[in-house]
Amino acid sequence: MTGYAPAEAARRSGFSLDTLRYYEKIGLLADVSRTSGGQRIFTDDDLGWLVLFRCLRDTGMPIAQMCRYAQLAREGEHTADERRELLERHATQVEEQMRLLQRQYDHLREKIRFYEQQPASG
Amino acid sequence: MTGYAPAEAARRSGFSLDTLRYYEKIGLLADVSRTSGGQRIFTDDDLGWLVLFRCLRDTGMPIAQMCRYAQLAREGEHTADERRELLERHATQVEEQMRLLQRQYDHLREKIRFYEQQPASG
DNA sequence: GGTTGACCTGGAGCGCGCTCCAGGTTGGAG
DNA sequence: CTCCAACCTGGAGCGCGCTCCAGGTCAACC
Repeated sequence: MTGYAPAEAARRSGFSLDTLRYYEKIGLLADVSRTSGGQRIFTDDDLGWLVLFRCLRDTGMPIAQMCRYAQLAREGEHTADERRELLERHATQVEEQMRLLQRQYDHLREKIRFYEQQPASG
Repeated sequence: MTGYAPAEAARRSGFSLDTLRYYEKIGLLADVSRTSGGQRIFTDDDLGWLVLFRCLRDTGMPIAQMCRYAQLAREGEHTADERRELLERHATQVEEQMRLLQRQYDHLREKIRFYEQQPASG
């Protein structure tokens, strides 16, 4: 159970210091331990959560939904099914997102190809 | 050169009426023609632009950059190279975006798989 | 010619996800 | 013991991309 200073946690998670504080403030990241003086110490467990949050944010999950997930996890093992379903639904949405992105990327590439052939039009 | 009423243009482009007006207000969509009474009539050409904007937005291009592209197009054919480069750079960013999305999707799927095997942990 | 629904304008407001600030405290290095 | 960079708090502010509103106009249909 190594402890990380805020700057180190920020570096490792890719979130800014302000964002880490914000996540704690809104209850997404709970019970971050402190020194006697009140400064935060992030554990490997906290880092694990941050990695998950990074994954979910990068795939477009709204913060409110991540809060719900984190809340369920805090409630204990009996919420495991609900958590799995939440992730499953999200994964399905991500698949749709990927298909759309691919489709629009293809359009974009076609547009560029068009430019390369005949240098005209908008 | 068929004309479309605002509601029809909205339906075909997938943008809301307010968004169409907003795009015109900020100069993204220029010179939308009007009836004598001042109501908008969208042409096929306008629709073509909207389809492009939809593509660029869906792939995450900021509005400011789309404005720049549209401005260049209005300036004439001598900006064709610059426009092509703008799209090319964007396409490269989209590729990176797709790679990240795929990677995080894989993580997500692995997390779900973990839930299905042993129903424990956050 | 009256009705009604679609449309107009300028400008305010919103939801999200941070980001920044002031003013103060902590704690490790020298 | 002193210094100073890193940290703390509560709360305001921001950038983006719309979205909504009030109060009025237009135009197609009966």
